[in-house]
Amino acid sequence: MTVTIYDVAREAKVSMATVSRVLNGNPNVKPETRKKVKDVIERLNYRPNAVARGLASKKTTTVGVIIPDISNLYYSALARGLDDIAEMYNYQTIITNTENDPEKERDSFLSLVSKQVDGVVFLGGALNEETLSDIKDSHVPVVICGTSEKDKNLPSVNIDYFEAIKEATTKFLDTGANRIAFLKASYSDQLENHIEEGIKSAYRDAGKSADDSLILTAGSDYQSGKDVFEEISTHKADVVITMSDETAIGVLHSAMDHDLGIPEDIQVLSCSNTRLVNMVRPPLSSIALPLYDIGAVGMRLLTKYMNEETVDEANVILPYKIEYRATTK
Amino acid sequence: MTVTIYDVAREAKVSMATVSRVLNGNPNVKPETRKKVKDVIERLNYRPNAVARGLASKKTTTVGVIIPDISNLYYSALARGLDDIAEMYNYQTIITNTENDPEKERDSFLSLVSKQVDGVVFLGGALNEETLSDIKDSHVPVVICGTSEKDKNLPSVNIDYFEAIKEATTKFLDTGANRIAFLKASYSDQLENHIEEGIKSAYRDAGKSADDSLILTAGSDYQSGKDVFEEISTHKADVVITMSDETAIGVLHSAMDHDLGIPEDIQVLSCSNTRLVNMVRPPLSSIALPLYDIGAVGMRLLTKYMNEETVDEANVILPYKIEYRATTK
DNA sequence: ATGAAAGCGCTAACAG
DNA sequence: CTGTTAGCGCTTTCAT
Repeated sequence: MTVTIYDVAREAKVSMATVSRVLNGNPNVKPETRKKVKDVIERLNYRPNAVARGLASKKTTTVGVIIPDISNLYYSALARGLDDIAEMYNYQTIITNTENDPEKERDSFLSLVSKQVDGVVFLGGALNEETLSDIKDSHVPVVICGTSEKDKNLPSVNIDYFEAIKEATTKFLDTGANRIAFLKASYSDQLENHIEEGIKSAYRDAGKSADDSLILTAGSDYQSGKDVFEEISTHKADVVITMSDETAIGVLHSAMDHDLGIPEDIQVLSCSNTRLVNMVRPPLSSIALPLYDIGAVGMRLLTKYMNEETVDEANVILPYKIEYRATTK
Repeated sequence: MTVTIYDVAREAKVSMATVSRVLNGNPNVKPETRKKVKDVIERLNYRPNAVARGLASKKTTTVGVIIPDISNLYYSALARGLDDIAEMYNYQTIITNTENDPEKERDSFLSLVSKQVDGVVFLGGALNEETLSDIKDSHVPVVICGTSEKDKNLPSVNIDYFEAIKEATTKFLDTGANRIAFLKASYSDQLENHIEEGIKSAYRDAGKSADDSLILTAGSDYQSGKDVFEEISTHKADVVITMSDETAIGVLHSAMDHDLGIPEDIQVLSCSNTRLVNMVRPPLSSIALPLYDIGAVGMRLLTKYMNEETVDEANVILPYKIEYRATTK
């Protein structure tokens, strides 16, 4: 029925080993033999069975990518960076979506491991203890991008959220803002704590103190941004910092609906900088993460672990930029 | 090193066959034996090797999903529908991104087949002849969602684009519009031809004739929409129909920048209805495809093929709705 | 209800 | 440079 390496060997009058060699680019094959085999492969339209190959070689040239929400532009931007580098190193990626569910995240990981992927990268997500422990005893190389876990035991790629937020906050404070709200989205406690600390540190340096009641929680979609506006308004915030662009846009629209001037009455800044920022009016100010690069560097890092190369820095910090567009003064 | 089914068998003092049986829920195992085996599995933290399993059983309980552009909300909405149903039927999905490249599309398909997936679904995309022929001789069940190929040889899930566009066009014509531009995005010739025909048919029914010069081409991103505006303007279009929401938003913003009134001077309608439509001001009118459902029905259809159930209709047409929001009169 | 044994399609020593 | 031969870890008859 399906043509196997054995069929090719028979037709080409060589052994399976030889066919295997030409398949894998092993140089120890006489050019004419190689040609003969290649011809047969073409003629029979033979395609190696990756499953059998994986079982025999214990390598699948496949890496798993675990994404919290595939329909979030933040993650898909990261994924593109990953994909490009993976392709460059001849790895295929298989993406699985966890819908922000830590249980699914764990299941996905286990499922990838049972599929014998050569490595796994987590994008965002909030790895729980079980997952962390599964990772440890799976012995599969793992890299996490755009988030981090507290012990920094896992290789990761990030920007310095603390500094980024501190810089932005300082600027807000300097230009007269005084009530800076931060909308947590429960991405990763670790990461959001860094951000909180950044804000507080900026207040401290300015000789002021941050108002904890301005730390609010909201989902990461547009509607959540709209919904949380009332609360923002109650707290008389003059600046709103959000994790996701969508949330920021929701806030923005609600503010405009309430006849607030942007950025005079209220300023908005997000921490994502996805394509969305330029697709809304007014264009959204944002901390520009190098999303593509985070993904790309993450995958590169993973290839090093998969090839057992030595890595000098497991926790990579990439530079950020703050793009002040029309939603900030 | 890694624990195998053999280790479990030894520890539980049964044969591997029995372990395999409990793994696969085979009823022919004495309850106490089953318990004994399960305990050992737990104790050793044994996880079956999916690759070995796939090789032996010739089934991988995995379906491949081929997406033209993972960062396009249109496709990710489809993907969620797919994913949910796949999970329901205990299939895992592995998503691969082709970046709108027909070559990559083909490679992805071949790669999935070599990985022995049980089925493949294509989202959008423009399957070329080679890919079509690969599909045919792969003997792997395939379903295509949100696009179609001319011979309708492949199972598919769609809406009736012809009717949808015709209905919209008729309404535009009835309410005084006269120069309806359509921006092709070279998704699928087949599909875009349906749309063209729908427009022409509406014109015909209204006793008018469509102006072919109003059929333009643009990319499917925001910037493409902005870029094509000049051309639209030259052709004095009073309605612009786009495939993607992003393109529509680009057109919208350009129009507003040129002080055109929306919808008085120019109306805009897209054919996607992703989350974006409500995230812009004014909210974008759109032909509302049941994106989630298209994905869900597509996966359900695929499960039927994979289980060799009989299907009564291979080319499913789902209902659409036209959401007239603020960018149309 | 359980075990023995033969593969699944390929890679990887090892020999020659 | 090429062939032989063991497996890889699991499923699946076929016996018992």
